[in-house]
Amino acid sequence: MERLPSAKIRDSLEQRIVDGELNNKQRLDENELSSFYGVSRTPVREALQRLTESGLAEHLPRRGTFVRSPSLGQLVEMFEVMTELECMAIRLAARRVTIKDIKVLEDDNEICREAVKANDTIKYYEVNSRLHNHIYKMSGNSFLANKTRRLHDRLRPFRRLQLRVRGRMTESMAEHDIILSALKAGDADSAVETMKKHIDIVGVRFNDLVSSFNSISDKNKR
Amino acid sequence: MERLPSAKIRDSLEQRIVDGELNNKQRLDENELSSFYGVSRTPVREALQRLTESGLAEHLPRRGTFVRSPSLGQLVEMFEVMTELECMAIRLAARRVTIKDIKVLEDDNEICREAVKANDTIKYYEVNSRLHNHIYKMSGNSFLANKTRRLHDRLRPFRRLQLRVRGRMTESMAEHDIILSALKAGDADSAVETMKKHIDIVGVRFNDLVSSFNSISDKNKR
DNA sequence: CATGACATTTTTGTATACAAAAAACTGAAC
DNA sequence: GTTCAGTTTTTTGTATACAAAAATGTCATG
Repeated sequence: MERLPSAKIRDSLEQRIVDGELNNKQRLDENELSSFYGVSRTPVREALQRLTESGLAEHLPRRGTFVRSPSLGQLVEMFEVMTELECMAIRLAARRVTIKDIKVLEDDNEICREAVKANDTIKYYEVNSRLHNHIYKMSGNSFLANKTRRLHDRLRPFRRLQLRVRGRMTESMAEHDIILSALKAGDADSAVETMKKHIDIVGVRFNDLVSSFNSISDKNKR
Repeated sequence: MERLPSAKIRDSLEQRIVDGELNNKQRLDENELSSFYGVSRTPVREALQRLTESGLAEHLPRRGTFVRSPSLGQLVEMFEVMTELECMAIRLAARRVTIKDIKVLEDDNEICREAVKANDTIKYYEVNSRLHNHIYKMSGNSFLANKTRRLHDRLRPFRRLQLRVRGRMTESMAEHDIILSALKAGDADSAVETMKKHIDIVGVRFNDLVSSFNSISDKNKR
């Protein structure tokens, strides 16, 4: 099953939007993108339709398609839902966790620990994502796993910036440790509670979120 | 902001899929749809891209686009997530409910009660949807409200069939009453617990779900 | 200089054209 | 009758063409 140009363009644009290369409200010019990707307008338009459907872009009939980044308010809302989904996933995962799962999680967790020592936020975030994704799958609910992963991906730049807050990476690491031992002990409640603190930047570290948001939208203005 | 043909076709197809007019695995033939809607393939293809992105269709490169209805297993997963989101919405709604909200909910609830008396499941489901949707909005989290409404819509045919199970409509009505009085009394926990029972067809009425599923997929085979 | 009617250019949305891949058909060999 | 190479037909994906709407530019009038 080979990938089509239109699908590759869709993914490329998604990446570029999430990474902040394409700024909020920026027009996604069909002609410009066509020449950028070396194709005609047709596959570009199909990619734009898909981005619009997934919420990363906004389409105004006969006006054009524009990057649609969340406002601070929307970001707070998204984190609130993210927290709920992550907690649901860990709750379900706790009921069906296997030795093998624990092994996989612990291996990744150790890689994270090394990244903390090396103060390597990029590496930490990468492995952290993999670890969380594994928990989603462990829930046994693939619909949930999918939705959660997609939301996780969309919040990526903000979650990543969080790690640069002083002491946050160590704190995150400690939470991972608690979650893992709770899973091992079959203590679902503790796992859920810790996960809630782990994700819920809104309740616990609202100011950090605001400054991450500002730092990203400032970057966009330049 | 006038609606474009491609957008109308997208919505029409969504409706036809959810309503079961277009069956699972059925090929969404571009030429056929073009002549059906009296347009060229271009807007049809754009509509199909969007349906694929939203999960209602599946696209296999160079093979075609096919209706993608959930399997029984996926349906169970979706109801599980639906329950979580509805509970989250009512929990948040309970914290910020106003007199005006209560009034709106009670009005709709009374219309529901009349529908029960008339044994009118269609009317009941219609107003019931509006009532639930109002609760989503009351959560104050529009991101959550959107996601929840969309999932609600996708589960519509199954939720609706549920109401035809003997005694289910009366039971549903009684739960609405409890949820409303809990909201009025500011008792979030009770509202959440009742909502959980209200939605969680999987835990409580799994057999009913299986038979709804079978009745829908039987219909598709004919 | 501001304003607004009119013309020009650009951009969007859809139709059509065409290349290439997949599916369907044909018919010979067994 | 079955199988399979070779061909034809259909379908998909992209390019191009074109109509219509929106944006932009021009310029006379006040």
